[in-house]
Amino acid sequence: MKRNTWQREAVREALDETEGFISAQALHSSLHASGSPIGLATVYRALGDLAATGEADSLQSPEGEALYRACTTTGHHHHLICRNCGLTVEIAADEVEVWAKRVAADHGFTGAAHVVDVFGLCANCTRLLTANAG
Amino acid sequence: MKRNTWQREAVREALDETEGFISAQALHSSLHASGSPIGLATVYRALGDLAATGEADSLQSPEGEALYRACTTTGHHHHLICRNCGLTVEIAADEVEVWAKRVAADHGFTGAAHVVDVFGLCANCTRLLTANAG
DNA sequence: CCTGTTATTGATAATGATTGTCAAAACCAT
DNA sequence: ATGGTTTTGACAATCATTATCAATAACAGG
Repeated sequence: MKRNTWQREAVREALDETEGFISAQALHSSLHASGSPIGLATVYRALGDLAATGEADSLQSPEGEALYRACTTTGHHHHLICRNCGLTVEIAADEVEVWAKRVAADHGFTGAAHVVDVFGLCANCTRLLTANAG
Repeated sequence: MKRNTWQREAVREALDETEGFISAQALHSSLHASGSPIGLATVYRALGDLAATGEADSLQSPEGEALYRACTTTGHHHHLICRNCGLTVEIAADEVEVWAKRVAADHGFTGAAHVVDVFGLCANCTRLLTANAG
């Protein structure tokens, strides 16, 4: 049976309070900084469970790290992620859904799933960086 | 100055002969199986260079491994990948390009890049699997 | 072809994220 | 409170990748 522990709660809360995506390591550090004595392995397990039950989103950073994010939207959606500050916007992408299905069908593929994530610089970071680069 | 070595050539050839995406480790194994004494570190370096010069595509597998694929198309494109047999089709996706740019712009993002890959079952595998599942 | 310079190689150590291990502790039903 | 079972957490193990660095080989010039 699945038991309820404060560690599990702590991870869920910490994830809820996080704006964008965060790695397991970073979340663990954050929890420690807040005074929680939670173990690293436990954070990994909790995040894995959360992702498995659909309560959290997970994706791979370009460096190969697994990143997690609290996910209230139960439906399918995609992400717009600032590559500088990590700000993440959830986006619905009906257009892309349709396109993906059509492309798959055109090539005889079935059961199409897709990975669609857009990386860029958010308005804020764009301003900051162009100010220096200009 | 950039020098020409048989190792570099071997990696390029092995990648060319590979149908879908392959990991650095797997490519190294494959080369060894073919009798090449090439070192693992060299395979990593060669693949990194190939990806850097645009001669190879790279993406992250769900397990966090980096996968590479020979890429003749110099332009930007995406992939339709069979999750059963690994067959990969390169697809142009003007529609998605436009969509990604628009979504990014709508949220004030600039310098939008995107990861768009479609996974599914190719016609062949669909037939094989539905025959058993039906 | 021979020689020197220097990029490249490759064995191995190092790194860094993640998972496995397993005894001790915590949780929940009784 | 007690017992049975899950969960925890410190640490070892694993796995992909990168750094190290002496030895090697590629290329230019003679």
